[in-house]
Order: sequence, then C-alpha cells, then structure tokens
Amino acid sequence: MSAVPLKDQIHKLREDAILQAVNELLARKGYDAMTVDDIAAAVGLTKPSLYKHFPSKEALAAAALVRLLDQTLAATAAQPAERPPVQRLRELLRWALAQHLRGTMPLLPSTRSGLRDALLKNGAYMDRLQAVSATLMDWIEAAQANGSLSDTLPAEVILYTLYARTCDPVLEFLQASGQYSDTQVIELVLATCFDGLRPRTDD
Amino acid sequence: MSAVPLKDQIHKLREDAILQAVNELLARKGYDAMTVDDIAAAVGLTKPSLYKHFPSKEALAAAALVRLLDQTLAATAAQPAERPPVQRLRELLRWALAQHLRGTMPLLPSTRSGLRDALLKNGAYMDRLQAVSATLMDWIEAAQANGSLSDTLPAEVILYTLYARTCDPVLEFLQASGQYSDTQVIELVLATCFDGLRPRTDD
DNA sequence: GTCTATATTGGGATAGAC
DNA sequence: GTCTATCCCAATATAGAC
Repeated sequence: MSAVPLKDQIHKLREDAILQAVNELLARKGYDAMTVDDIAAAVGLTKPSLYKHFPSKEALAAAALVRLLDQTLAATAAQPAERPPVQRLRELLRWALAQHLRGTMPLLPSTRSGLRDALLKNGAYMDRLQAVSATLMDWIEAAQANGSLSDTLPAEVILYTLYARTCDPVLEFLQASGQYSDTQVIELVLATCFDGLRPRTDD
Repeated sequence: MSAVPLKDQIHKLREDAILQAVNELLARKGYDAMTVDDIAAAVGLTKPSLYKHFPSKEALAAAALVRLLDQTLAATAAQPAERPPVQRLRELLRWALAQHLRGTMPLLPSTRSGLRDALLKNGAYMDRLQAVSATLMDWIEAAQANGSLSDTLPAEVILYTLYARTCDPVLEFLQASGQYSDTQVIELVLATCFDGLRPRTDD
C-alpha cells in the first residue's frame, strides 16, 4: 500500500473535472460541434493548458467516454445479484436514462461522428465496452431463459436495443414538451422499450 | 394547363438530383461532417455552381429534408384507407426503415446539429412536418380507440417513438453485424418497437 | 503547468472570367 | 450557369515566456 502523493490526487481530480465537462459538452453539442475552447471555458482553463493534460480533442473525448463506461460498469456492479435479471436490466436502463436527462450522457453510438474510428482503435474504450456488453449479455440470456424477456429476439438485438435507448431522442422530445416530469419521461421510455406500443392483455 | 418549359424541367431535375445526393450524404456523414465539396463532387459540379442553385449549406440541407418530408407525405397518402390504422403505421415505419437501410434517410431529429435551429425557422419544413404529424396522430388515435395500440401511452409519446425509430442506430448495428438480411433487420426493429422486449403471451 | 500569441488547415462562401 | 482562383473565419494545435 503505497501512499498516493497529494500532487497526483489533485492532478487526478482536475482531470476528472475536465472529463466531466467533456461529457456534458458531448451530450449537449455532440463531438463535432464541441470545441476545445468550449471545454477550456467550462473548466476554467485555457486551451494550451488543456493540451498539457490531453494530447488532442479525440483523446479528450475518448477519455471522457472511458470514464463514462467505468461509471456504467460501476452501475452494473451495484445491481443486487438476487434481483431478477430483467429487473437489473430495467434498473440499469433507468440509470442511463436519468444520466441522459441530467445532460451527462453523451450519445454513444453516433455512427457518423469522426470520433467513431478513433474509438474502435482505442483499447481502453473497447475493453470496457466489451466488459459492459458481456455483463449485459449474461443478464439478457438469463432473462430469456426464465421467460421474462422474449426468446424469439436474438440476444444481441436486445443488447443493441438497450444501448440505443440510452441515447433515444424521444427523451429530449418529451422533456422539451414540458408536459412530463423527468421521472415520467423515464417511465414512459421504459414502458415503450420493454412493453412495446401495442397493448398488453397480460399483466 | 400551361406547358412547363423544358428548361425549367431540366432545372428541376438537376436540383432534385442535388437534393438526393444531399440526403444520402446527410445519412452517411451527418450535417456537420458533410462538406459542400462533398455534395458538389457527388453530383458532378463545383462548389460555386452549387451556390447558384442554393444560397447556403443550410438551405441545401433544409431543401433536402423538405423533399424527404414530401416523399413521406406521399407514402402516407399511399396507405389504403381500408387498412387498419395500426397496419398503416407499421407499413409506414417499414417504409422509413427501408429508406434508412438504403442510405437515403437522414437522421431527422439529431438535436445537436447546428441545423436544428435553422429548420425550426423554416416554414416549408415545419409545414410539412406538421402535416405528417397530423396524419400520424389521426392514425395513432384511431388505433388506440380500436384497441390495437396501447391507450395508456399518450398519443404523442407513440408519435415521437415512431419518429425516433426512423433513425434508430440499432439498424446500422444489426446491418453491420452481417448476420441479418435487410428484411430481417427491419422486421426485428418493427418487432421490438411494437411488441417490446418482454415476451407476448397473447397473439 | 499556466498563460499570450501564433501557426496552420479545413471548409463555407464569393469574385470574376468565359 | 459553369468554371478557376481566392477570401475569410473558425477551430485544432503549438511556440515560447513566466
């Protein structure tokens, strides 16, 4: 157990604040529209100082997304093992939707952001994405096995669908309409995702 | 019946080809990453020539989206009136998803594209969006009334959900996985949208 | 490791010839 | 109404002083 030098702790805290700001900017403006000046202003630095911490805009965004995936991993680990798998999935999506509404969830998939190629080559990012996916796939297959998720859908279709809901524009539409509380928006999206648009005669 | 001058017909055809190219580029790269040079190259012109047809990049994108909404209106009008409303909605979504997979459906909502504000001030665009929405809302309410769509969901939540599915990243994920034909991808997304992820004990 | 000042490039838009 | 050549600004990135 070596003591962590105070200097490094401060350094870590500062970088964490930077990455948090990046995530919020990514959520609000997207990668292309977000400028490095935006980030610097948000965190109270100047551009060259930022470049002392991170070598490029891409690296900033990648590090911010890695941080987000770490938070996601923590959120999965926080799910009680005794909870039924479909409930764990539902709770995790609820958590992600809440992040989205709070403006701290950048639109992950966003195929056409120039960022995508860089992420695919980023080992730290891909490792964590793989880890999250593996956990979710376990839950999905368990839920299918016990009849609480459709087993006519391939598991990966369910996985992708859950990822996609995380950055569903419906959230912003409903929030912008001003007719629903954040909680109501989340429950509505959860309902359309798990129950579909057609009426349920069961349950 | 006044004859349309040949010159105007040619002009119309050329502008239509331009807008088609814009829609494909919007679908593939998104508004920010799409350059006016890209458009010019795709349609075999140079940049200044493009600017003779349209005054700005924003105007190009807006006109392309108006064209898309016109096609959407035509697709709604093509739905047989005797078909049940939920079937009309399903067919229309099927049509839109096919457009998306063919690479001709730009991601409409995309909140954070600088384009959004311009569109909100664009009368031609907003009129058509309003027209499409009005038709869909009629269908949705009719489907809720006859019990084929959930009436516990507000109609506008269903409307927004259908719009959102149109640019669902799940489509590209599944297509990229290479495991499914385009038809299968469409049917999978239709199923998750209308039936949800939980199993159906009915039907 | 922060700043001021600057290099450089990509890309939207235009001038002016034909 | 198409082209070549150019303007110009925004934004990434860096030099160099402190």
